[in-house]
Amino acid sequence: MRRPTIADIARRAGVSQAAVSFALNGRPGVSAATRDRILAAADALGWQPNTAARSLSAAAAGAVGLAVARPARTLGVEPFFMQLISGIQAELSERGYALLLDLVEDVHAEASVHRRWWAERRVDGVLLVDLRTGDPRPEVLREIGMPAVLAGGPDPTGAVPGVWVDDARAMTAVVEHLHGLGHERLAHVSGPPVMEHSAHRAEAFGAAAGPEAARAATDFSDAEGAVATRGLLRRRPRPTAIVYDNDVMAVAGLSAARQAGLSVPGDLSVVAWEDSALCRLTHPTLTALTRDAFRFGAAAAARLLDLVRHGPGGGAVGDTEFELPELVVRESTAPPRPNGG
Amino acid sequence: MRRPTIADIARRAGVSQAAVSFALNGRPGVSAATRDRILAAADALGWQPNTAARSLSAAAAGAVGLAVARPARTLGVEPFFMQLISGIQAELSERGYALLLDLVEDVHAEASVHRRWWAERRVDGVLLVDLRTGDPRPEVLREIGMPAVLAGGPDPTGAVPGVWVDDARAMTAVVEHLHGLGHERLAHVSGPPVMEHSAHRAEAFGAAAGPEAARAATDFSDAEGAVATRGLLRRRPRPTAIVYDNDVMAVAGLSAARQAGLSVPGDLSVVAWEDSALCRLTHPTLTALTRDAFRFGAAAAARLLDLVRHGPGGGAVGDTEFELPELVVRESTAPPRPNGG
DNA sequence: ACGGGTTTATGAACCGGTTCAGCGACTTCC
DNA sequence: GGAAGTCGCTGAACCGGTTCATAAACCCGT
Repeated sequence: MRRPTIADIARRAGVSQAAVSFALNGRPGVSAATRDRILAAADALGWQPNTAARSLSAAAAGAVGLAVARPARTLGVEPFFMQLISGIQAELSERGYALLLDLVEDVHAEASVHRRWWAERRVDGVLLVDLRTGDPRPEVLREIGMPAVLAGGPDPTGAVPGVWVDDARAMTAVVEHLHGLGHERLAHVSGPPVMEHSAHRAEAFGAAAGPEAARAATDFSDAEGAVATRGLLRRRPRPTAIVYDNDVMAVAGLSAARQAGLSVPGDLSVVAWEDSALCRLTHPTLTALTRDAFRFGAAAAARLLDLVRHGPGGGAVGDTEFELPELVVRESTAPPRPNGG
Repeated sequence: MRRPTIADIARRAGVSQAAVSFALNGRPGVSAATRDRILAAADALGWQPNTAARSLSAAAAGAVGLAVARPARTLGVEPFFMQLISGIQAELSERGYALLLDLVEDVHAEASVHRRWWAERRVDGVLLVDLRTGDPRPEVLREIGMPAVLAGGPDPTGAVPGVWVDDARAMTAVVEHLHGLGHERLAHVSGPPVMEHSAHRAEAFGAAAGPEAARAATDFSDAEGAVATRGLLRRRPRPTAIVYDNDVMAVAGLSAARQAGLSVPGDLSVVAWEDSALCRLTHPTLTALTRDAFRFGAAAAARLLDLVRHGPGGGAVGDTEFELPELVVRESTAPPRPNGG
């Protein structure tokens, strides 16, 4: 059976199509009585707006996009993303927007997806994650003029407003926790320095733990996390605590330490940057920095919709700070052994 | 600057809009020379079709939907989903389709998302995962007539074609592996019996391992996986091998066994149904049943696009079987100790 | 009773593509 | 040489909404 259109509603309610449109969109121009009659007719017919038609005249897609440039392998293991997407989703569907998802190879592919989406009018804006140094995306977005919000900003070029977390302050809190336990030789296993947020954390770690503190950079994978851990544990004097930039590497580091004959937290304390079920599955359970990825996603989505609906002028301007992550202390952090090196 | 439309191309090439449309879509009705001229003009202007306009006249959205009814918590930890989505994506974007994602509470919410998407003409079809017993979705889809494919079928009601994996045969292979090692007392920790695929596996386990083999049902979470493990290990005689329905529970079971003073694989062999980085992060590494979730997703997407483009009549009919999962033997399975009674 | 303002409703244009009937011009065939 | 068919292209309708100029109906005060 053919899907009902506003013409069907108009016929049924005995009014013009224009009146139906006004009534359905809550605009002035129809009396209360007529409005009710129209709404009743629409309801009786089970009418739903045709997105294509609406998009065509409104010049708005009613959807936002998220293109992610990370290997699916990594994405899958980190619960963070799904939580983030879930939060984005919640905010969008509440306001009647849909989410377009694309998983691509790299940021250049992501930029061309953005271009295509915008040219095809598939989306009204996009969310960005994982800003890199020299990232082509902000420039492309400014060039084509598409609304965008960076989840995990701020964007140093200032082209894209961000919803961001103060990683530096969080890192300071982590280091203070370890200092408070009596640790003096800390180490940091970071992600790729090309990732802005990873670089920020590494920098903050250096500032808080001292320039002599050991660091190692990885690609966020469990494999490189293990390699980095083995490297750090060979140092003399040996670090007594390691901070990992994600949960996957922390778990891998745990295994590496055990294989090196070290006990956690007896010989080595471990902190994971992102919390997840993973951190509670291990033995010992991992002390972790937890943030509400769901609400983070929701906040970023809300900011984007603001931008989409009110333009760069209206609503909030510039970057929005999100609440500080909280350190959940579990079994993997303890005071260092007195004889510990 | 205004985005170019076919009218702009027509003007530039000195032809009618209709000719432009024919040329751009590779239809007959224009000479080769004219076609070239039009394509050159389109290229020069950087034209891209407006999705809304195209959808409106073609009565097709150029997108497919995936609504997932699982708590985000669970979703995040299982790499399977991201791999699946990634595979779906790859297939779709190759054919110019977009993916709409929605994360919802339960299958009823999912069914209403399907209704809305279809009514709004947002998608041309949907993919289904996690079929439940008495699932409302196939019936709703048949009612509204929307193309759909079940990833993980087959659908027992026959309303929705499926791309499926022969879980029963895979389970038999797992049991044979354990029997081959000398295990005689096997146990199975399954997901919720209300999940069709989980029920199938449990059934196949019973058939292969014998009716006296121990089973426990869970909600797929690490918590219930640990509880089920403790319960099974209290039995006398104790099982010497446990098969877990996902990787998360297998890891949790590993911890539970260790806490109960048992060594793996010395006292207990462990097999995980789904493979992931998780299985390689633990100590010992986990023997796991691995399937190519990426290609599985791609296969399901391809099947759906077939349905969308050629209708239920054309192309493949009914269910499509996907290749059998492969058992990757790692450290967690070994012959039982002779005294292990 | 009448001018001016407001409320309510309509017809028609418009968004950007697709599609189809129709019309010259050109080829083919007898 | 003329009928029939094919090719290349155009004009206009159409998809299903939104929007705006305009008009009819109504209200008010004088």
